[in-house]
Amino acid sequence: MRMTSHDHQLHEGDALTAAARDRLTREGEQWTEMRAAVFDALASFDKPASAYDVAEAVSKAQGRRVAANSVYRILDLFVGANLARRVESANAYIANQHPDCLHDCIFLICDTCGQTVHIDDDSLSGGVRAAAKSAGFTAPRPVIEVRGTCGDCENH
Amino acid sequence: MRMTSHDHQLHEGDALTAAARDRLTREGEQWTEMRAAVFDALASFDKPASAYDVAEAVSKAQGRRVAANSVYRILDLFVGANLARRVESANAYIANQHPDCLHDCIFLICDTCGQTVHIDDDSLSGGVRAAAKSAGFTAPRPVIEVRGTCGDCENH
DNA sequence: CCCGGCAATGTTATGTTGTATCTTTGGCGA
DNA sequence: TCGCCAAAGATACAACATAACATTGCCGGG
Repeated sequence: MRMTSHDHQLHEGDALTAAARDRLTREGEQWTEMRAAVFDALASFDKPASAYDVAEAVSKAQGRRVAANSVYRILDLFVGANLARRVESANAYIANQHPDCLHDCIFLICDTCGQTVHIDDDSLSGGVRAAAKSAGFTAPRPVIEVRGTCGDCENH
Repeated sequence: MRMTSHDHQLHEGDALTAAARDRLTREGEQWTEMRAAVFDALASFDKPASAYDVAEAVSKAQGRRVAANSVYRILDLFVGANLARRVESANAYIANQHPDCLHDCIFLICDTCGQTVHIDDDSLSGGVRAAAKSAGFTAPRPVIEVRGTCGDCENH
């Protein structure tokens, strides 16, 4: 089921990488080999990956040791540019499938298998933003995640 | 402004400690000196405290070194018994002002000063739960937090 | 051409958060 | 008294994150 209320360009594989590159360059940032490698590594995971997971994947792909802090720098950049999201309750990161589209998003994370699905529901996130605003908070950045058990794990 | 839709018994000081003790014992758990010390330490903070912060506060209060893992055990117990909440986006814990009352709660955390306000809005959290349920997730535990700037920090 | 500046990345070290494992203590009932 | 068990202590380590400084390579002004 699609939870979004409008049409997205959902990318995958090369198209996703291309969309990410375009987005980042439009931000005035460089699309370097290292950044491409980090993005590919991140996108290759089917669930949120820690910075260290990504560092290991990049190291393997490059045949050399890549330090965690380089990966952190790039992941932070990606999060800032909407190429990736941080899953706060998992201390992990996940590639954004539609980097061109700005959303507060909601993650559903299975405590059993780690699978994470991403939904956009602007009315929910808007409500959270509104609650924050009415409490005097500015520049709100909602963090909406749900821990639970996914359908697959529930059915053994 | 009160965001709750019903009346709470909001506790503080000794009354809060007493409410916490009652709640925990009704769960069939013991209210030990150590647990009381951890709860008092946690409640004495005016913003979310890391387990290590709490360990340090307890150590000072007891005049002896208390190890972090003991504090973690007790904080986990508290979270399970609704005496405390974990603030996922801050890797920290905060005492629950009304341990008798079960809510999905929403935290607003100031990125500048760390002040955290806690609101209950069952319609928002209900919407998040409903979204999770319709995606096939069971036993949902919403994590709803907002990072931003509080009114005080906004006005310099 | 070369050299000064700058962004990106590398290197190393360290700080912070969270668990695992095993031991010790103390209460309590058989 | 003995054996059990929950609680807490001690120690070690794993996992996550950042700090500080060095190196590389590109690019524009002289």
